[in-house]
Formats: sequence, structure tokens, C-alpha cells
Amino acid sequence: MIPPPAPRAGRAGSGAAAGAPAGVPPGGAPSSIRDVATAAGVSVATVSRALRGLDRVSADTRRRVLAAAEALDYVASPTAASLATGRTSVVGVVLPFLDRWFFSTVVSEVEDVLRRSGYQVLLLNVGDRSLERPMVLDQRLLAKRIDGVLVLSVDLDAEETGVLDRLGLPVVTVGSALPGHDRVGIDDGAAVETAAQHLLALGHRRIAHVGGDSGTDVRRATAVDRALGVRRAMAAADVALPGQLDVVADWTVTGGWRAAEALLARRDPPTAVLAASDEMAIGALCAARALGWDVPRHLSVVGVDDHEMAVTHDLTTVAQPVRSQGRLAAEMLLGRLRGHVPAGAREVLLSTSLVVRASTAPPRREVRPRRRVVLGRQVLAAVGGDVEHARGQEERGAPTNR
Amino acid sequence: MIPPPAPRAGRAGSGAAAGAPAGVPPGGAPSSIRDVATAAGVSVATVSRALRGLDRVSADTRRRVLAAAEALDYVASPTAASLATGRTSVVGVVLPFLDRWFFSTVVSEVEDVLRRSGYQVLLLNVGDRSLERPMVLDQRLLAKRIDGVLVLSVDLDAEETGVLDRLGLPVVTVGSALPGHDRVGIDDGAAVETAAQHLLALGHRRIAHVGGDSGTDVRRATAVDRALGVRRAMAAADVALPGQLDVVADWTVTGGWRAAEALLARRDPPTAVLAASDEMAIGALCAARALGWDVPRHLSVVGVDDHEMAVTHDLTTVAQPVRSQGRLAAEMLLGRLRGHVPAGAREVLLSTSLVVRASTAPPRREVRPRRRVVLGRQVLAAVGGDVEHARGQEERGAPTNR
DNA sequence: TTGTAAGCGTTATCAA
DNA sequence: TTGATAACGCTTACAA
Repeated sequence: MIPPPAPRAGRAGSGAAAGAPAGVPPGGAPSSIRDVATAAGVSVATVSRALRGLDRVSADTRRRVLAAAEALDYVASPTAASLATGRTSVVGVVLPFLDRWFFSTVVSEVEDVLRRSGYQVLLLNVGDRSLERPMVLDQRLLAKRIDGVLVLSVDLDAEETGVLDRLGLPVVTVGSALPGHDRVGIDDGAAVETAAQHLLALGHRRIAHVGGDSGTDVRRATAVDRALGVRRAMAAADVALPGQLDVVADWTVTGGWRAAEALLARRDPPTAVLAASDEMAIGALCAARALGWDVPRHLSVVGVDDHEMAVTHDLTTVAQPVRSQGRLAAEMLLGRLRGHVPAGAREVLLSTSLVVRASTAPPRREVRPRRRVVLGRQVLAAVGGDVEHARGQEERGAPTNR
Repeated sequence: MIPPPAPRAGRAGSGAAAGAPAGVPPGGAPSSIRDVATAAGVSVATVSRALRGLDRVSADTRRRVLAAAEALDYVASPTAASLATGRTSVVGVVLPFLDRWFFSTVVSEVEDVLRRSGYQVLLLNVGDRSLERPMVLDQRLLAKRIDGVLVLSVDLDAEETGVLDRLGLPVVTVGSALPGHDRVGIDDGAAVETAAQHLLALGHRRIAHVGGDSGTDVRRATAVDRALGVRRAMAAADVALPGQLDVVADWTVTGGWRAAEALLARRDPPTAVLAASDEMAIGALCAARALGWDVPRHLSVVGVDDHEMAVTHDLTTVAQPVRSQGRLAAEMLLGRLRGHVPAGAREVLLSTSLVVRASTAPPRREVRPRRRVVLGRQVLAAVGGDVEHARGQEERGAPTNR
């Protein structure tokens, strides 16, 4: 025990912390709670209480402390506070991409809500599954570093879920469901069903489906749910969805573009394309245009999301409340962090709505040559040729009027 | 599995930290460096050294320590480490929006680079200046919390700059310049000049300019530089840029849309629109389409950025290397953080390049009725009517072949 | 090569 | 209402 020697003489001794902060105009060296205590003529404990607005501090003392803190330009070290309390005021946000509209929008909203409540956001980009998955959800990177977790639309594997559970922190998900944790999302199946019903109502019977990849992608649940929705709607309408028209892409514009390219190049192309996301739908739109097809004259296209760029393509889509989901998820997490929440995982599904723009219209021709009414006549080839012809004709200009 | 009873018996004393981590399947209670030391039969100092790969540790000892740590599922508390070292392994990223393509893309890249080097990203969304600016750059929120700062395209005011300087941390900016700090960006003026020259080379003489708002927006410098670039190019070509054709929008699709709407509604509309960003250019494209104008037949549109959606609109633009800027900025910051950097602020300007797509073409008609060669004939009205007519005609179908 | 112990800056317990 | 003081968990001189 050698406490008495020097009050706090040689401070620069230990940590590299005491380097020599270059620009420190007003204050000088970053002052600690001790300096404030000395200046105010009280103990550090009192300073701590006064500064945090706890009671058991006389009005006069508090005033003095505040003045001293102000004068010294004192700011408490969040690190030290964290070490002492175990709380960090930081929320980790787990997501697969940051540069995709949905995610950046949700995070933007989340950040806003959390910031207003004094929390900061730590990005935990786990990337796409198709790539080597960096171990972002590593115990050692998160333990003691965050107070809560927000999982955005990423399906975690057993290992990652384990890490999360082991952390023992409140978790709220957006999109993907995580057993035992709060969740906010939309009914993906219903959303896509709406889109399909729209096409069916317009009279389309030869509909192609560009689903989201559920294999390597992180958004497996979303992909699966949306695919199921399409099948459900088609089945309900008693319209077949032939395997050749039921393809999968990687959720991107390029992916949708390529998928549609293949679809439209068929001898028996669809009259409509239902994409599981607007980005893919926009890709399909581009593919059609590149091939000289007019949308919606030759092809109807519908997507899901109401991406901010959907309107620029006059894309008909099923809108989901993106910002609201982020906001709600953040608020639910805040509730957990503050402790005043019922207990028991809650799930909130926000509703979606069809936004009809100009990318959909009734099918132009009776393009249901051999499907369904397959009563003996095997005219596949002939019809295929016919379609090709018609398209070629229109492609090179002079489309019929009206 | 309930490992060894409780090597950490009466520790739960102080902080609220020791709540009672709900789900802790494998490890039990979070073990500390002490447990590892005990288990390995060495001192905590040795454990610290061994675990951090420092030398002065015998191979054998290191092995034992690693084994013990592994067995105990030990993970060092970053908080405690920060308190001791003064470093946090966290970088703050200051930005105005997170839900705009440029920013989310840059952040995505930044996060990737930093994560691979063991740094985490803390979002510091300062929002748009036009709104009440939250004090995100508050001393007390940042002090001791981050090791470095990345400022993305936001012009800070004196107060904010002060906070940053007072922090005494390495700072690197993307876009906006901050005196005394490293910077990576593009030559905004040159980029726009390229776009303008492209239009001029095509023969356009009546060019409208939709600049970015430099008033309330955070990206003032970018707005100003780009506007200057346009003026420079026009002046060099000795082509006038009448005030009525030189407008400003808020960088968004909607903003560009509205601006173009007004421009095209004029009796003497431009033959081309040069927007300071692709988002605004896309908006202009939409405005034209909504009015029944064909691009590039009736109007050429060029933007700047090469937004990911530019290709879906076949937009001619001047591409800037967005990801590279993020990557480079992050790397420069890492260099500073590691200390091995020359000293003295560095500036790196990446080059931009014209990407010609299908939104630009030579002006269709001699649309320079009264501008420049104003030799007596005041045919404004007539020409205006002519244009209206031609447009209306083409609008309703039957475009000429080829 | 390893151990001892003094910080790092707060918070929180327990007396006073 | 205050003040000592023991944690918090780790790093790092300095000794051994």
C-alpha cells in the first residue's frame, strides 16, 4: 500500500493515453473528475452524483460542481463509465450490406431514433453469405462493447445466434425472425401475393417469377416467404407457374436484368414479370427495354419494396414501410434497454400496399398458347415462332397505334 | 454444462455490470484475465502479454495461456483495455445522410477496410444543415470514445471544427476539405467541366444547369465547385449560361424533377440539361418523360457521379470512384492511427471519367432561335410553338423508323 | 522471462 | 448530504 506519496503528481506515467493531445485550445489537458472535485471543493463521488443529476446532492453543491465542470470543460470518460457500470450506450447493428437502399434507409432511421435517446450506433456488417463471412459477430468484438443489438434482415447461422445469445443482451430484429427476440417486419408472403393478384387481375396468365436467391444470400427467410406468396397466389387463381418461368436472382438490378433477359429470350416469353424486389424489377425493366420491348405494352413488370427509384421507372410495386420498420425496431430496443417492457418476445408486422404505376397493364395478346388448355394440339413451336415474329416486328419500330 | 463452479466467486460486488447474463450456454460467467492467469498458473501481466502476441513470453508459457483462455472462453474487455491504453479501436464517421447512395456506398467501403484492421465504425450522423443540426459532434460524446475521425462530404461550421480539433485525433475527409487534415476527393470542377464539354461537343448551345443547393445543404463546397466548373466550361466555349437556365435543386431526384419541369415548361426550353448529380439528372429525365419529351431526341441529360441507378436510365454521366474514395480515406486514416505517416496534410484527388450512355445526343433542331445570333428576327413565339407541336406529335406515338 | 503493482476515470457501497 | 474507497478489467513500468 503506497497511496499517500503524491496526490496526482506524475500523471503521464502509465497508459499511452497521456500522449499530449495536440490541439486543446480552451481547457488544457483533458480534465478528470478529480480536477472538478478539487475545483469544487468536494469529493469525486459528489461530483459524479451532481453531474448525473442524482438526488442526495444539495442545490448549492450541485451548482458549484456544475460551475467547476463547466470551467474545466470537463467531459466524463465514457470508457471509464462503461467499465464501472457495465453499460456502453452503444447499440450494435448487424446487417449484410450497407450500400443497398433498404439497409441504408433502415439504419438511417435507427440511428436517428437511438441518437436522440443517447445511444450510438456501431456498425456490424456481416456481409453476404456468398462471400467468406467475416466473423463480425465475434464474442470478443462485442462483449462489453454494446448494450443491445439490432439485426437487420439477416438470417444468422447457429454459431452467430449462439454468440448473440451468449452476449445476453436485448435483441430486436427487422425482417428475419430470431426465436425468443422481438421482431418487426412485414408479411412478405402477403406482399408478394398482392403483387401477383394485381397481375392476375389484369388478366395475365403467363407470369414469370424472379425470386430472391435463398441459397447463398443472407436474406433467406425473406426470399422463401416471398416465393411462397407467389405460389400461393398463383395456386389460388389456379394459374400454373411453370418451372422455366420461376427463376431466381441475387436481389440486384443486374441480377434481375440477366434473369429477365433469359426469360424474354425464350420462345414462349411471359407477359408479365413479378420480381421479389424492386431492384430486380428495375433490372427486368432494363432488360425489356434493351430488347426493344415496351413496358407495359409488351411486358408488365411489378416489384416489391417501393424502392426510392421505383418511381423514376414508373414501376408498379408493393410498398413496405421501410423507415417505420427501422424506427419501430429502434424504439422496441430502447424499451428493452430501459427495462420497462412486458417481457416475452413481441412481433409487429406492418402492412404493405400496392402502388400502381405505369409498368403494368393487361396483357396485349393472348399469350397462353399451350399452357393449360393442352387439348391435343402440340403447337408449341408454331406459337413460339409467332411470338418471336411479332416481337421482332415491334422491336424495330412502328408499333401499332393506340 | 456448468463448468467449474465459480472461479469468480464474490466478484459481482460493484457495477451493475454483474447483472446476471441470461443466456450463457458455453462459458458460464464472463471470465476475466485473472481467471486465465490462475488457470494458466501465471500472472495477469503475462497473460496480457501472451494474448497480445508481445515478445518476452516463452513459447511454453504462451501455449499454456492460450489454452487456458480458450478453455475459459475468455475475451478481453475492450472497455477496460481502452481505459488502460487510451485507445478505443473505434473510428467515428461523420456524415450528413446515410440513406443517400454516395454516403452509404462510401461508408460501406470504409467499414470494410477498417474492420479488417480491427477498427469498428461509430456513426456520427450530423444531418442536413437545413434541419436543426443535432450536436453529434459534441465533445462529451466523442472524447475518449474514438481514435480517429472520417468526415464524409460535410462542411463543418466553426464550432464543429473546433470540437474536432480539440479532440486532437487524426482526421481524414472525403470531399470537403478541412484545413490541416488529410483529404481524398475528386476535382469536382473538372468533373462537371467534362460533362459540359460533352454537351458542347455534341453541339448544344442552349444548356440548362441544375446545380446542387449550396445554401442550406451540407455539401456546400461540392455545390460551389461543381457550379464553377460548369461556368468555366461554358465560358471557355464562349457559350452563355443565362440566369433563367441556371437553377439550383436539393441534390435529390425530386428536386431535379421539379427544376427540370420548370425549365422545360419555358417558352424557350434548353436542348440539354446538365445536373450536378445523377439523382437530379434522373429527376430531370423523369420530368422530361412526364411531359412527353423523348430523351435524348428532344432533350439531352447528363449527370455527375455514375450513381448505381444511372445505368438503369441509360444516363450519360461523369463517373467518380466512390468506393475508392472510401477505401483510400480509410487507409489514410489507418496510416495516421498507426503513426507511420510522413506528417503534413496530404490530399489525394482521384480522377473522374465520362461515361457516355444514351441520354445525350446532338441537339435535334437548331434550337438557338434568339440566343447569340440575334440578328433581327424575333421568332421566339413561333419557334416555341413549333417545338410544342413537334413534341406533341411525337408524344402520341408513331416515332419515325431508325 | 515473469511477477508486482500502479494507474486509467468512473461508479457505487457504506460509513460518517 | 457527503466522503472514503473498493471495484471495473486491463496495460505497462519497473523489479525480480
